[in-house]
Amino acid sequence: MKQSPRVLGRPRHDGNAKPTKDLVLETATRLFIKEGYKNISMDDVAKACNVTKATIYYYYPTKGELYTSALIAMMDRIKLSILEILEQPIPFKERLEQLVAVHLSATIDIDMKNFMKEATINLSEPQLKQVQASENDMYQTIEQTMQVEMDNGTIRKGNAKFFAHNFMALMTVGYFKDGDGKTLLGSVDVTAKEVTNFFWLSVENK
Amino acid sequence: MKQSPRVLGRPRHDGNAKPTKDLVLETATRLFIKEGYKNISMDDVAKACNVTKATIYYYYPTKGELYTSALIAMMDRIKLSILEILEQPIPFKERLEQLVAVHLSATIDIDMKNFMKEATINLSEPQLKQVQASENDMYQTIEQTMQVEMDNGTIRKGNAKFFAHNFMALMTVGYFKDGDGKTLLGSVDVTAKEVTNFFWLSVENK
Amino acid sequence: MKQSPRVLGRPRHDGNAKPTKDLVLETATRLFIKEGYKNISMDDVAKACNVTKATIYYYYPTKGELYTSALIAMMDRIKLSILEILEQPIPFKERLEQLVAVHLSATIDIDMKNFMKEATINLSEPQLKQVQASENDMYQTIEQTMQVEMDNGTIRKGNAKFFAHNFMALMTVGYFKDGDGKTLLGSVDVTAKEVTNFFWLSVENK
Amino acid sequence: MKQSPRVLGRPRHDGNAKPTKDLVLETATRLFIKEGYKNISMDDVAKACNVTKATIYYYYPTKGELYTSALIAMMDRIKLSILEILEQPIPFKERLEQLVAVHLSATIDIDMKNFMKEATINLSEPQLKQVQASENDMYQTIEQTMQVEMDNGTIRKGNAKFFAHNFMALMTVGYFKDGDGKTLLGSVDVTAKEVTNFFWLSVENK
DNA sequence: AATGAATGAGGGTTCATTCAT
DNA sequence: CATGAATGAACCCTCATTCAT
Repeated sequence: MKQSPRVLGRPRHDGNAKPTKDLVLETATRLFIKEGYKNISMDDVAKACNVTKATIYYYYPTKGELYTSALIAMMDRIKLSILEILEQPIPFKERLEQLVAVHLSATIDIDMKNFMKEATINLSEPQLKQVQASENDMYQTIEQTMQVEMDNGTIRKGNAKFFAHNFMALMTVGYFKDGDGKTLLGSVDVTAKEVTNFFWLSVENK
Repeated sequence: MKQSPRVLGRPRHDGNAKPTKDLVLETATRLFIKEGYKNISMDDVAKACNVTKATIYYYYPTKGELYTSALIAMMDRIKLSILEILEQPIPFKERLEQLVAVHLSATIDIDMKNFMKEATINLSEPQLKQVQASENDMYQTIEQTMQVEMDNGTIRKGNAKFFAHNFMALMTVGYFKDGDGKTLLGSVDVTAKEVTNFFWLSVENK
Repeated sequence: MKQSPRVLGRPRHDGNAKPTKDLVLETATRLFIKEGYKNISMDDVAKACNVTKATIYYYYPTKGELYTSALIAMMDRIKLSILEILEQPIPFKERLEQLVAVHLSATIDIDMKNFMKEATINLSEPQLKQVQASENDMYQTIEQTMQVEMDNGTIRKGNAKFFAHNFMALMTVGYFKDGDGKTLLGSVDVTAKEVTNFFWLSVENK
Repeated sequence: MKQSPRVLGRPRHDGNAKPTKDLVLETATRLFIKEGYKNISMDDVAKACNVTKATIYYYYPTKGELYTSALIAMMDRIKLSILEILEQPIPFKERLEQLVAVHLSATIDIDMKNFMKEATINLSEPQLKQVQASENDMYQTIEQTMQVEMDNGTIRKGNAKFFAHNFMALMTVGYFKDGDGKTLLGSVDVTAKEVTNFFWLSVENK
């Protein structure tokens, strides 16, 4: 309850400390990703940030708003990391492989479907729209690259958005763990190779 | 609001009515699938069954137990429906196509990953183990058929479990709806064909 | 929940089995003594008797009635055991010592005050009256013997009821256990001797 | 029924009002002493304090914790009041008499045995340990004085802790009320004298 | 004589949110 | 900018009691 009583008033700004608003967003994002919307309370976020609940509300007017911001921030970061990888001047297949490897390494299991489901249930219409736009952006990043490679002739012609979703879906298989905590294919590198290969067999231009 | 006030005590038994325990399980399964564990309260289940919360507890000692039973029942039903389809004496690819079509038609979006995540967070160790066993059973049903078709030479040699998971993952793409509620590929039939085809290109024995 | 489904209808009466009504009363008494009124539910009693709750209600119309009967039965038994001991043709002090020893040996800590408090709070007026009458009966048994011994000149003249209560109060000290579960004076026999002696010093006719 | 609807948020601070946390503890102590753990709900405490249940939980994380705090606070107060009386420079017997008188005047029937029983049944291990420590402290206060008076030769040599418990036990007899609400010996003063005298006859150094 | 099924009224606890300071 | 104190609604679960069979 009553932990380390903080002093009243504005705390002196610790030069290299993150602004509170960012700290809250990052912490919330991490927690929401791990446990989902309903399993994380505003108190949980506050405790993890070592601030009070009221502080959270100072920056984010409702839990829904915080979740919305968290999802958008997350998707934005993912989009950027995808872009960075896809822009490299190496063969497409290798880039895809890297994409899988990087995401599987990030320990946290990014489950888009789940986030969107929780958003649909718990957010307001406008909030949901924002999140959907972000999700769309993210997928488009891959989609556009798919399109480019189709035009290149690297992969066969097809529905680029469908390809993008399929790729992401196959990637989630890499996250799977059975009752004993074992993944399907072992190491991240092997998994990345196998997943990419499976995808590649479907899309390559023979 | 106050709907059909029920009397205390044992109700006169309506011969052709479903046993309450089954009604509860079916209703709970439906609700949990749609909204998830935390978003559905025991009261929600009770109201949907038109009984009181106490009745639910008469049959299922805790919410976790109800969720466990619901998941297991669901996975069991899915497993049976999969089996039924896969046992037909028609070409493997056609059977897969049917599998996709049937599941996409079931309106409810079966999201295994999400169920397992909620189970991990909210269930007790023994409950979780039960659910995991059920999930495993379900995947094995597909896996075994994959294995048979590999041995047949219908599809290329590979990790059957990996193939099974990939197939299910690709199937979920069919569920995807964008902000306007549109699926990626239109009608269920077209989607089923495209999804199966995408999978097939990866696994066929060329 | 669903344990060993019993057959419907009246069970054949197992010759040497206790009538259910008695079984219920004895079980309830034991449970109420150990854990108190509020900590024991009708379900607890039913389970401990291996019958259903409805059976309990068949014999005892309310929980209060069951508690009332249980307390009265207990006090009656105690009264009889007291009588038996006090009627022996041995010196009074030795009889008192036996009284303490016998009750301390009964493992269960008979806490009259507590029973009466719970009765006051939870029982109806008429039920409470019954219990109080029983308690009074019990004390009177000791009181009367005290009176006889006063008239005999074995103990000093005084308020016999007060003496009786004091004796019972001192007896409860023998039950005391500290945080490590140790009694104040060690073995039951030593305790019985010391307690009686303490009482005796106050009442003996010098 | 609906009394003074309170507003949300932090209330304007009424300078001379008791801090809520203290109010809660005092109220809870009073209620628990009168009716016991299970007979008092968190709602009862809240209503008696004219705050909501959530406020109680703001200060005390569980009912068990509140009970623990209440018992400890009570025993502490009793210990202090005992100390104050026993430290006076008047004959020991008179101090004991005052002790009885003061406690019998306090209307509330302090029943240690009962509190400890409820604690044993309802509290967690660590909570129980705390309460037991407090109880021990309280008894030690009397015990130490007994020891001093033994060394003084005022009372006979014996087990000081046993004496202390006997004294407290005899004190409880003063609380006894029969079915008609009458005490055994009439006025508080007479009772105090008689009880002390009974004890004294056992312990005086002749 | 005994059961199985159901209820309504709480009881403990959590949580998003509010607001004076 | 941030806090501490408080609320009301909801949530999971328990329990005494009822009644058709």
